[in-house]
Amino acid sequence: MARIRRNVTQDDLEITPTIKDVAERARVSIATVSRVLAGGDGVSGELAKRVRAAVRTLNYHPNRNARNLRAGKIRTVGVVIPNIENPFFTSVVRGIENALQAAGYTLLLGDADEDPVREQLYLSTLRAEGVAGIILAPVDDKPEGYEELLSTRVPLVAIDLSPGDLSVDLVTVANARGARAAVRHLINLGHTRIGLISGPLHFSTAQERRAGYEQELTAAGLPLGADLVQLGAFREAGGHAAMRALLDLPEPPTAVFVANNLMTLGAIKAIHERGLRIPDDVAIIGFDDMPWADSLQPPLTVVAQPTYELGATAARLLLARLREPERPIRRIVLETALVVRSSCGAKGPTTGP
Amino acid sequence: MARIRRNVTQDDLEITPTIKDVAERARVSIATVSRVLAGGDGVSGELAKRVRAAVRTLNYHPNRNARNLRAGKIRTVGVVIPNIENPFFTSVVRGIENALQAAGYTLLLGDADEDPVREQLYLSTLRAEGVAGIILAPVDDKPEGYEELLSTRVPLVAIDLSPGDLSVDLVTVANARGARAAVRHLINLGHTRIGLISGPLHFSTAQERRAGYEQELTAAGLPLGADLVQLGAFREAGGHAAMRALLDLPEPPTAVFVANNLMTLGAIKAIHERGLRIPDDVAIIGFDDMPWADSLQPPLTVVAQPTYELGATAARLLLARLREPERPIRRIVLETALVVRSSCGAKGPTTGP
DNA sequence: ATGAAAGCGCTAACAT
DNA sequence: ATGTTAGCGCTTTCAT
Repeated sequence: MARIRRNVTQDDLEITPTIKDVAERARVSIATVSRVLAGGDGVSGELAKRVRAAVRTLNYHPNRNARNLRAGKIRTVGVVIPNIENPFFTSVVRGIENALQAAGYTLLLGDADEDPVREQLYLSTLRAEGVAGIILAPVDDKPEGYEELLSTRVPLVAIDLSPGDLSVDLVTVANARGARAAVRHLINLGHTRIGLISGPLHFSTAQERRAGYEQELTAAGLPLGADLVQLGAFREAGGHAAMRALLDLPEPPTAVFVANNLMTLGAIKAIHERGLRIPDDVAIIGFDDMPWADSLQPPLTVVAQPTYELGATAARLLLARLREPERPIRRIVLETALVVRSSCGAKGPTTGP
Repeated sequence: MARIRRNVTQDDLEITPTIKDVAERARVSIATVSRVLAGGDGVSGELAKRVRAAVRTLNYHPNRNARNLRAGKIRTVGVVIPNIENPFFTSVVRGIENALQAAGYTLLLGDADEDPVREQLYLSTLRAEGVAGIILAPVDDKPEGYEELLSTRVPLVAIDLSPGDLSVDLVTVANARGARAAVRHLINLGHTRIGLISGPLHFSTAQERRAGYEQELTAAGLPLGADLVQLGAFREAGGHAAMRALLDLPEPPTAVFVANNLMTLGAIKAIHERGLRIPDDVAIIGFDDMPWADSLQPPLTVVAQPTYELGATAARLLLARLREPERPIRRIVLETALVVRSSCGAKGPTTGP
């Protein structure tokens, strides 16, 4: 391994140069190189210049592993999402990414593919990898599996929901308030028979959205029909089946609020399959915006979550905890926004009674 | 969880345990621990057992940095895509991810957000990070910027297109053949005035798709009208503008082939805005499938790219090159598939004349 | 201002 | 079968 070389030989181009190579070439010690790389404090201009020249000719990049090993810390954070094909999460990731990048951190992304096992696998890989912290949008809302993670005291922030209501930093949206806005929009448009397609109720988000739906109905003096609430998995198929059930009712709803983006897609399909028109026969409003929501026919009215902000906020929360590990746990709740397009028949935002 | 312990102190829980801690606890040398971790060859069952017990109680995870540093290599590969919100790429990423995970590699994902500058930034971060290799779906089809990357000899495989036709491992699809299948479907349905909404022609993919369109028209003895071909950026807005231009023609096409998923969305919107119906007034067929393509109204007929396979293949190509750096450059071309839904008015796959 | 040297946690070659 | 030890590339005292 003792490579005796004079100048830049063929080898140098093949082998990744180390700090030692740079030091030799600049005729200084490796300590000096390190100092220049760190910012150059306490190094004479002369030497600094030689070092920088050597770095350039050798095309030297510090070995991040060695650096991290030595420094005992890592500028990488792990992000685990349930489903990379759900635009909600990709947009969240973009938000995280930008905030993190600005702070000099790199992002390691894992897609659990809706599988709790894969999620756990990623989580432990990430820990083995020694990431500085983890941002997690949980696949499931059960505390098991997450408890152990928490006990390791890895800086962790949850997005969307805190599994089993565990005590972690959390960024979420005002689900109930968003749901109320959706239902209110429908009521303002004159609907009195409003259906709900909800996600599984062990998800706190599903619960909150249903609560909002019920609150708004009650506030308007409208009755709550148990038959008007259909549950399904937070997937397209779930929305499809739920909508069919609603349409099969002796007296179907004239409007439906769907509590998740993918389910909304399924619901729309079910409506079209029946040869019904939106919004004339059934008005529909979704939760979560999608990039193509206004390419749907008709363009979809939704309660939009501030996805990008959700991600950026989570990243900032993590960064803050990294800086100050003992700071109190925080829960940040972001507001939703009603985006009126035409699937409810309204021309613009409606105003209350 | 109520483990009454003397040996494991408070500190042990706070500090991440190292191989040394495990060794002490198991009363063996660190070498023995390392051996057990590596598979346990040449270690007596007795000691191996003690080591495993210690690993478990301490919840020990090997430090990946140290491992990589020592091994001189890294089991991480970087992936850079142009746009994480485009379902084409997310699906590709899923394919990459699964193939890589099976081989014990972790994935570092960068989203260039359609910005060549950000893409370069990611590329150099990745190199500094010392990734084993890079999988790149280029933002642009110009060789500048990529040439330098290539010269560093990082194992690299391109997806979708090879920028500026640089000589790298590449996985792509049979664009021309896919385009021909699309146009043939339209011709079989009786259309003779078929428009094309194409991407910028400096993209090889756009060129190939246009070539396929022209070939098929010619093969069917149909004339090529220059006015029937509209160019636009590979985005929704591009498709929207192009479709409007087509519709503004004195004699608009009765069917349109759109060469990219996002553009198709824009095109559909333009058609609806004009109050036209699909497929009665205008038939439309897209390139690239989308998860929600059959939630569109009407469900969209497309030429689907095997996105997941595209990713998986790219990963395998990279893995192969990692194993054998000097192997000849490969280009793998995957076939597309016609997915008939109802936006062209067909009930099922059409057969040729 | 500069350099020598001690590790960070791990693996593998070398002893025993 | 087990332990001892020499680094991997880097940062950071501690000398000079």
